[in-house]
Amino acid sequence: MTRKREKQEPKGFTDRELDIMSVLWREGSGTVTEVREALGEDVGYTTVLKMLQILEEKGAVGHEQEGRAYRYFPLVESVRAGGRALTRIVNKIFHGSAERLLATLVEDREFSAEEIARMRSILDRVERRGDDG
Amino acid sequence: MTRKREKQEPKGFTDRELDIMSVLWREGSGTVTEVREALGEDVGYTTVLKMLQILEEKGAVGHEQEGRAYRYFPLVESVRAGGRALTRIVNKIFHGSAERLLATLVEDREFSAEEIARMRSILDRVERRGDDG
DNA sequence: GAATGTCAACGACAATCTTCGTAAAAGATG
DNA sequence: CATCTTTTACGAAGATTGTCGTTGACATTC
Repeated sequence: MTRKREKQEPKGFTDRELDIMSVLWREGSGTVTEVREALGEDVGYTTVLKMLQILEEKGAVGHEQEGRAYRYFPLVESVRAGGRALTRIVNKIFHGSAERLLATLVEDREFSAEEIARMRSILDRVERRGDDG
Repeated sequence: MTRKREKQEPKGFTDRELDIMSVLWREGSGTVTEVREALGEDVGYTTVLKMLQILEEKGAVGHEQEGRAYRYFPLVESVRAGGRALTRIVNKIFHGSAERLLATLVEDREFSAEEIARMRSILDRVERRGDDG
């Protein structure tokens, strides 16, 4: 039957695509040259251009003219992309358990007291949210 | 230059690969037929076999003879795979901030008071761990 | 021992990703 | 205008993924 693909909600990004999206999210936007520089120039100019064209085709970025060059900018928010990626990981790797994900996340990482405090307040907020109404 | 690829530490799993690894992590092991059934049978037998062979080639799974069939089992632990995936997401999407990841994780999800309590105690443990030495 | 059923191996195929080379447009400079 | 430089467009090539069809091995059953 081979399931048609049509529009369909966005799948995850591949490694290289994510590299490029990461730059755009961080910087807000970028020309091909700027993105390439941000990547450390270890990829060719046309490669970066091609990836941006593919991402645009997929609806992940847009562009506007700026002088002779194009300025690319993200069309999908990082938080939404992150949410989808996390859902996938929670379901497929941590059997739906956010706790286990959190445990793995904090394993092997160092946190300041302030960071931990802020994470606690995130949990506080969630708890209050779920309280009644 | 084209960086040689040789051995290199494991990259992430693709969607279909992750489907299959997910089954093996959950069940502990499986024959081709078992994995296929767990996937809902919407993929052909040879497809599942092929994916397992590819995963084996990558070192993600192993197999042993069981009667006439092979029994496949994971060689990479789910927690390690999860850790790598999380690192990638933290760095590329959340700009290195585990807090922001946590905020996104708990957004749009419902948690019981017990779950939140357990997540708090995970943070407690991390805090005590980092206290002095 | 011939037919049937289960299973792995092999190879084909299309789709996608990633990499560029080359060409072409278009402004800048002599 | 001829030539450089910057930039996009086109398309090809290699690698990987995901899908199977076919074949052949091997065991079970008549």
